[in-house]
Amino acid sequence: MQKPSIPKGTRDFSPEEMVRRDHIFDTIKNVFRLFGYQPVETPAMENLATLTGKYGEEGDKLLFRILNSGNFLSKVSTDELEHMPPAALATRISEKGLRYDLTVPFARYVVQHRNEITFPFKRYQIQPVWRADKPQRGRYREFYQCDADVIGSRSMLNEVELIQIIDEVFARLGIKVSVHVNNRKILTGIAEYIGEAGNMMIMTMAIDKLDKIGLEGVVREMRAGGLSGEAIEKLQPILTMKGKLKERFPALQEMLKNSPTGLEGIQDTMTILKYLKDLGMKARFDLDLTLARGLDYYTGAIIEVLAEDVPMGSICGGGRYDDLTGIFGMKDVSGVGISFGADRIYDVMNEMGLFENLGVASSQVMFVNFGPEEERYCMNILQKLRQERITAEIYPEAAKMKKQMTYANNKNIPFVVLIGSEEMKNGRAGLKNMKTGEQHTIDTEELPDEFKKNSRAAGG
RNA sequence: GUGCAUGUAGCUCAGUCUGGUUAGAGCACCGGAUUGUGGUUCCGGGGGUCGUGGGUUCAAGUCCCAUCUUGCACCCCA
Repeated sequence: MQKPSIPKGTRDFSPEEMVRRDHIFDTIKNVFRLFGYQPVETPAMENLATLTGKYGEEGDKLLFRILNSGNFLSKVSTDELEHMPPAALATRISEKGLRYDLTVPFARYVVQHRNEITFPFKRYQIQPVWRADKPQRGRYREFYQCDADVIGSRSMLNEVELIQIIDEVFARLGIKVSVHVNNRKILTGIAEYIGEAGNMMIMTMAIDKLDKIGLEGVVREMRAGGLSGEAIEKLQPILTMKGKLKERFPALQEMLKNSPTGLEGIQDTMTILKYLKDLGMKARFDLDLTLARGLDYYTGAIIEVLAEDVPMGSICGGGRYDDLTGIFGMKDVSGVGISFGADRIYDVMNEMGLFENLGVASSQVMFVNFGPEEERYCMNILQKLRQERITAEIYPEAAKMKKQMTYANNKNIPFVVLIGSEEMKNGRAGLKNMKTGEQHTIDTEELPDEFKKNSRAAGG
């Protein structure tokens, strides 16, 4: 028999890992709710027409496509099968795909349900997404995104709140982060300023890599992309611009004074950063002109969050998209959102050792099983304990004591109750503390109070 | 999609360079010391088609090729 396995880039999660993952999800969910966001879910698969063309050329390549059911070749001739380009053939034999992110399905959702929605609509969504990427550190083929989006409002207050959410989530999780903020409109303005408006994508993709490949690398890449030497020359001071925001913004405004779009981007960004400064952020935050982000649909603010202590790439990102719903037939609806990468956050926290004091979820007490009589007797006590919200279980068979004790020990169950025939007769129970090893007998009626007392003493 | 590594017990790894009896260790698991007491100790035990397929050789875990897995870099990204 072949060893069972799971597809490349996917993972199983053990109980220990689930406790930790749930901790992340719960933290994020609680903060989302705190800011008035409401949950929605969408299907794992979407029609391919919904997904294609939204993530750029690269994104399309990374879509998982689902083969049509039944005879998926019935409408394809042998000739087409042999000579059609693979991409064209793919659309003929597959009309569904796994979602690539949560933002595009959400845009589809908003358009489809527009009459039921009160705008501005603040929604959160925590679900897995799939990308046919080659897996490596911090990159999986199935991973969870935790998204919060506001749709139907152009106010920069939304950007401010989303960054506050970021700040609060990472503070609660105990990760030190830096929040990088930029604006596509500023990038557009810069492209216009250096006389390369048509090459904006090449320019932004190149400068996005500044911290990775250095200034020379960026210059090389832009030159290869067809930007003029003059333009590159003109761009350099902007890339290396340092100093306080108070100095950088006026300098930028002066440079982009002929670009209404650029000036608008600067104004928006100033508004956001001013708010954040007044509100007092726990995380470091800054204008980062080298931040570009790849997703095609961003038009305004762009946000990216990096862990300060662990190199992991972006653990949260987002931005404003002015016309994502337009593609689905609903014009002039602006949205802005962020997305937490739960799996990367997990990896960061794991490397930082932040999970160590997170116990494994398990029962607070286990009853030893001595046989049919005792079993029946204990089941009644168990029921009473559970009614008092005390997590409790009985070992399901009358196995050897050693085996039952080992089970309790391995599951980190703090208390074991022993009720044999003697105890049954006089309504008593042996109560053993697994940490200290000490044991005494008490009346079975006292058990609920005993555990409530102990759970308080244990701090939770 | 491109390049480079990697794979030996449930887990972490040694053995591969330099082919040569029956492939090892630690941890985990099971049993016993201890018939109503786990976590410490001692004793014993089960476990492996050496990722898979092919090739070279008298002989392959070891060398060669292919393939898959996992990881790293690029591309891109959470």
